[in-house]
Amino acid sequence: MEKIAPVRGTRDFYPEQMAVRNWIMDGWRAVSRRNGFEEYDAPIFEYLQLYTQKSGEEIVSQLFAMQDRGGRDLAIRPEITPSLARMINQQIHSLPRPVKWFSVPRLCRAERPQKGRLREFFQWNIDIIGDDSPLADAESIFTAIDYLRSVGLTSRDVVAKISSRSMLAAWLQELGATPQELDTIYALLDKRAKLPEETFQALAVEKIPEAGLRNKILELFQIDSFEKLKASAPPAAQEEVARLETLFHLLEVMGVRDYCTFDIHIVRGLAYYTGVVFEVFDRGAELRALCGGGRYDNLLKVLGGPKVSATGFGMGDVVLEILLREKNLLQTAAVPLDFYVIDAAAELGEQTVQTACQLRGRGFSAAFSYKRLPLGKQLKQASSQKARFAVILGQETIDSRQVTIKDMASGLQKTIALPEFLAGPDKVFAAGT
RNA sequence: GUGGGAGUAGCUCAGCUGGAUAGAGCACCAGGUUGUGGUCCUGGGGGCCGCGGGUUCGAAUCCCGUCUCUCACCCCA
Repeated sequence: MEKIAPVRGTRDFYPEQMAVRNWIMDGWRAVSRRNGFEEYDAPIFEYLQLYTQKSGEEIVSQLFAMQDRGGRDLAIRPEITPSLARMINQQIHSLPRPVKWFSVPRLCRAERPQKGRLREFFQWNIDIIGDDSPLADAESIFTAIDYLRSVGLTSRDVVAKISSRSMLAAWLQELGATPQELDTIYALLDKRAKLPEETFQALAVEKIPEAGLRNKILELFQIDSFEKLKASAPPAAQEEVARLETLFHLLEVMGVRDYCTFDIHIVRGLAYYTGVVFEVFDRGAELRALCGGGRYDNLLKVLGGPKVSATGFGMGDVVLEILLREKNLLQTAAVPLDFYVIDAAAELGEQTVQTACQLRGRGFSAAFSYKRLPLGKQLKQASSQKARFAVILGQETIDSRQVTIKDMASGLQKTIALPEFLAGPDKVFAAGT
């Protein structure tokens, strides 16, 4: 028979990788909860229309679509925000606002895999729905940074680049751009940091043929600090600039201002974002964005609900893991074995199994050998299974119901009565005993 | 979808310009060691050399195709 390979762009999670994944996700969940978010989930597939209605028909080539036996067009979820919007819309009138929810969905996208991008991955999402104040945006950004900080990434390692689409829109229209031109200009802006200056200029000429408007826009693109932005903003954009200023002030109050910077280049692709947008990068700018998000005040309406404002972000596991590995900050959620129970005499085999199971019944993890082996071999197994203690049943068990407990790290051992051990398995090596 | 690089043991790789039963380290299994593990020593299992075709007396090695991985472009919700 032929060996079947894993599907392109997918990963197998052997226990070692699974421990890493669990550690990352445990961190996401813990930080979500301490910031006041509740967990939700949605189906792993949805009607294809949920995505086309939000993103247009082009999206179909970038996701895994299928038909069920009834001919319904379905798709494996490439993101969870549309599902969230669907769920919120269904209960919009009974949910207390703001809704603060998070999820850690498994997502699939039919893209060509490359560094930091796979076809199947996990993405931490948090969203705040039903509040349009800068406080909600600030708390969203804070939550992302709160996690990154919790795993040891400092403001020298990562940076949250923040801008505002509504601010840009107001400013660009003041300069003479039409609302229809905005998306083109956003795409151009998005390219600026990625292209050589010459190529960029050529692209600018192509996208904005009219020289007067183009020059004014290119001048706007030159703004590289919030101070300059504030100083040169036209009256029509002042209100949005003030919102950004409030946001930066709140991030200062929250204690994460050093992680944040204004960057006019952040526009977030062809997304549904309407206001504040942000992306978190490694300071070395070697990797793709770690995290991206912003305000999307129209999505619920686009998906058949009322106009309700929302803000949030997504953080994928792939780039995050690469960066944490590079910075030597990766840990694992591996669970150590508490006890490895050993029989030093053949006739104690059943009692060994019984003792292990009694330990399990008291909430400890315990293992034993399936094969009758010499004591040395069993200790070797205890060692390779990373047991903290070995519990040896031997002649002393037969003679006087005593067992020997060996601390595998120090090699120290004590012999005590079996009932006493079972009464407090974790107390044998506690201080003072 | 477009282009570059790479495919030899579970992993990391060696195998020079074609030459005999394809190797090393790590990992795994067993023994040395029937009441004391990690170290050490010895042995063992494991390979259609990605796949298909071609050149040749002879191909892991050269040529063509194909698949997969990877990096970049497009895109990036």
